Amino acid sequence: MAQTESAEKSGTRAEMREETERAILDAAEVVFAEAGFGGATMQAIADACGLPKANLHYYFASKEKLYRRVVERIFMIWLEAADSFDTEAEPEIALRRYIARKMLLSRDYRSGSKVWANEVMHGAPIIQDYLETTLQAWTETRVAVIRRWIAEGRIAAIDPKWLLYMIWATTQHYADFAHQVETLNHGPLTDAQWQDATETVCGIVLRGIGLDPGAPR
Amino acid sequence: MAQTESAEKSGTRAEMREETERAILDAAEVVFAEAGFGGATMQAIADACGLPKANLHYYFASKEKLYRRVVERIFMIWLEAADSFDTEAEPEIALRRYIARKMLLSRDYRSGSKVWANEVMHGAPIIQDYLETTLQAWTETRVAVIRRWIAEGRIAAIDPKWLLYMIWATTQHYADFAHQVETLNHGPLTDAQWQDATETVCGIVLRGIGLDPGAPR
DNA sequence: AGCAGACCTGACCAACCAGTCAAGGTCTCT
DNA sequence: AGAGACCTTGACTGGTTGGTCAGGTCTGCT
Repeated sequence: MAQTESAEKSGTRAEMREETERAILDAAEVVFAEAGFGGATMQAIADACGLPKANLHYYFASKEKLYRRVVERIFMIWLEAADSFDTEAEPEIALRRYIARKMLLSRDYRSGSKVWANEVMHGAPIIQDYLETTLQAWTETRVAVIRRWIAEGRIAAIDPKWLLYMIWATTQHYADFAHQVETLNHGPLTDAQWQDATETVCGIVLRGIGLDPGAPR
Repeated sequence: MAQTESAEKSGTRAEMREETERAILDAAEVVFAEAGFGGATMQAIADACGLPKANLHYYFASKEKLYRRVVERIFMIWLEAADSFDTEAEPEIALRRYIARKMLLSRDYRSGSKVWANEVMHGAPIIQDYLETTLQAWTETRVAVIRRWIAEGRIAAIDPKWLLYMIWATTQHYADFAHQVETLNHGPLTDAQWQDATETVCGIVLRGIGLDPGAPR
């Protein structure tokens, strides 16, 4: 009978498998984000991607393994974006680009950000090793760069950690606390508001550490 | 014999009741913060305050009612702190005091902050009305004050909402993401670090909106 | 002392959940 | 065409959870 009723056209066996796994991961990400690990049920995830529950267990051995994959995927996306913090560029450019990139992530990967926040908030039982290795390493290189800027007298003398936390916190707020933001805003942020918020965050951060934000955009 | 083996000396009936309720709420706050609503179990809360599970249901009819009380208590504490944003004071003073107060909250009420973050992140199913009434009203008065400062040319022209979000996000980060902060810091923040972080946040925010942060402290 | 009502709790239950399984369907390769 | 691997799924299960309840204990009052 033609093909599976999935909206995707059937490809090779491996392609089909990958597609199904991605569909499950997408659904799981949303459900985990909305309900947390404990509150999420395999049935809810199954419903969200229109598959029988037993089928989920064919692709992912357990709820925890599925969750781990979801978190790992988020972390990879975050890492990729983190590379936009160019250690070679001028401070204004590097910080501006990084903040803008993180704001985009908050807009486009809201669920993912929430899952990550949830995980860390609950003590990172699954991804503690990532915090201690990859994230630690990434942070250290950036801290070193910021220290260099300070030594060169280009920015104010502050502990780079507090600056990084401020950027992480502020940008992720727009994803993790989206519900609160949208309630106070009487609706989702418009494109113009996203742009304005991004520009304002860049402006406060740059001016805040003694840089000239320069012309917006 | 003497009295109940609780560490508290027995008082009147009403006092005893209040004390027990508070003990349950304290334990529940920690458990809800660590596991989320779905992941928390009444048994875990009971264990955390050394009471039989059935006893919890004597004081709080259901898990949801207990959770609601926990969240309401947090919100009250937050509201109280929010009053330190003195609408009459100079911008430097008002903002400095508010940021410092919120940093203290993050240090002293970590679990509470996490519960609140969890609740909002999951779409605020329990406290949506607070967001729409009390929080909305509080925010509007502060936005008005900040707008006045802008009109008077005292601070840079920015949308006050983004500034408030930045302050909320940054200060709460030290509670909600405490695990990540402490992992990167190889241990809890020292008193000196808390002070330095607070000062840095104040400095960046104030300078960021065109104010002179003045002398630390 | 004695009693009424507040307080406490072990044992229990119905609902729900992650995970299993066996039986049947489908695809690919020869 | 046929074999065998791969995929799908309804029905089931063992364990856990929120919540109940009957019967007990304690407290304050007369």
